[in-house]
Amino acid sequence: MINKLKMKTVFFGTPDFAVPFLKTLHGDKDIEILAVVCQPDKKIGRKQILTQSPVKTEAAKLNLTVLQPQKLKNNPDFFNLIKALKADFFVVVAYGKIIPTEYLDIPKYGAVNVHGSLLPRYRGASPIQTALLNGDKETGISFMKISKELDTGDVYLLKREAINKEDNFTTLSAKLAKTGAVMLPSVLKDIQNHVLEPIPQNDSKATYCKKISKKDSLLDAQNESSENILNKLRAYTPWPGIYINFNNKKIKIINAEITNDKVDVNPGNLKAVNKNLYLGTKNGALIIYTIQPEGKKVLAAQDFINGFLR
RNA sequence: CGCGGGGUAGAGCAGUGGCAGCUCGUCGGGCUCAUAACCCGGAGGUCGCAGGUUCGAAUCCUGCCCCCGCAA
Repeated sequence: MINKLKMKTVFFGTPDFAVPFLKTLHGDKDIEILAVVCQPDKKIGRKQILTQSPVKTEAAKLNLTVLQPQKLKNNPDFFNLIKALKADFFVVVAYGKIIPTEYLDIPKYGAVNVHGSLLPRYRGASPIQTALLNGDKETGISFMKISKELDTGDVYLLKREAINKEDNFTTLSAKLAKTGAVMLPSVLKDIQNHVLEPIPQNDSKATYCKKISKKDSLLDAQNESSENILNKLRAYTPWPGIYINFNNKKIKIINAEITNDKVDVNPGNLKAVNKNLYLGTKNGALIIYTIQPEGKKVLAAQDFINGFLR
């Protein structure tokens, strides 16, 4: 029979990546969003201003109920609140915390997670960055049923996405989010109608990725290859960025490319040649286009040469 | 009151009590087959704002505004 009732969902998500998914869910006539759950507002930035997450901002714009529990586990009030909504689906996109097991049985058709890799590849916290870091030519989006252990759930659907040379974290995650978001409503419907069946992952082929930390952003330029540094630049832009030490100051590299120019520059050093700025690496050099010294604004390479390399 | 760096010519920087400088750009001229190269010359700054100290302040003191790095 045709179900005239709307599919009732609760959306869990926090950062920019989750926003397109929220939008397409909201835009679908057959889907009703009962509530949006995201991380509590955090103090952010130099002045420690309390800032709300992108998902919260979007949800407010769409006039949706926003819930921001400090924790899910051992929080009976919140558990009962969510349970009382009688949702058909939970949709979890980069929520930021693990959904405790007891929540997973609440929705009629289960909790669906969107993961930014082709599972079982890159289970864990930084799938998109890790694909870039490894210089992969392809990655994708996985729709899976959430299970007890992180990113091990049965997979409903994989969608491949090419990685271009120019892609960095910002562009790639936007592409993946867009692709996934467009598919999301039909994926939910297909799950509900048993068109899509969950398929267990091949655990023996699983790979894992770590949470990225600030420490990852300091380059050891003299011992790293140009390719490796460039992949880091792509993966760690805009956060946490990559930097080198120069005159006891951190210098962030904002934009660079591998060069075949024959340049005489020592590994780990910056040097200006013919109005170009080069960073020596283990196996060659990168040409640097934009750079930011600690405490300064972002500078074009030429400006940096004028002021700092004299 | 989280920690820290900074605001000087169009751009990037130096200058910590005594005539405001460097590199790039820009303008004019020269060299060149030619040039982002090279040579010669010029223009362009109330040194973030306000007050104070001083014979004299970009520089020292006080208040304010703005930008940025870290941490979260």
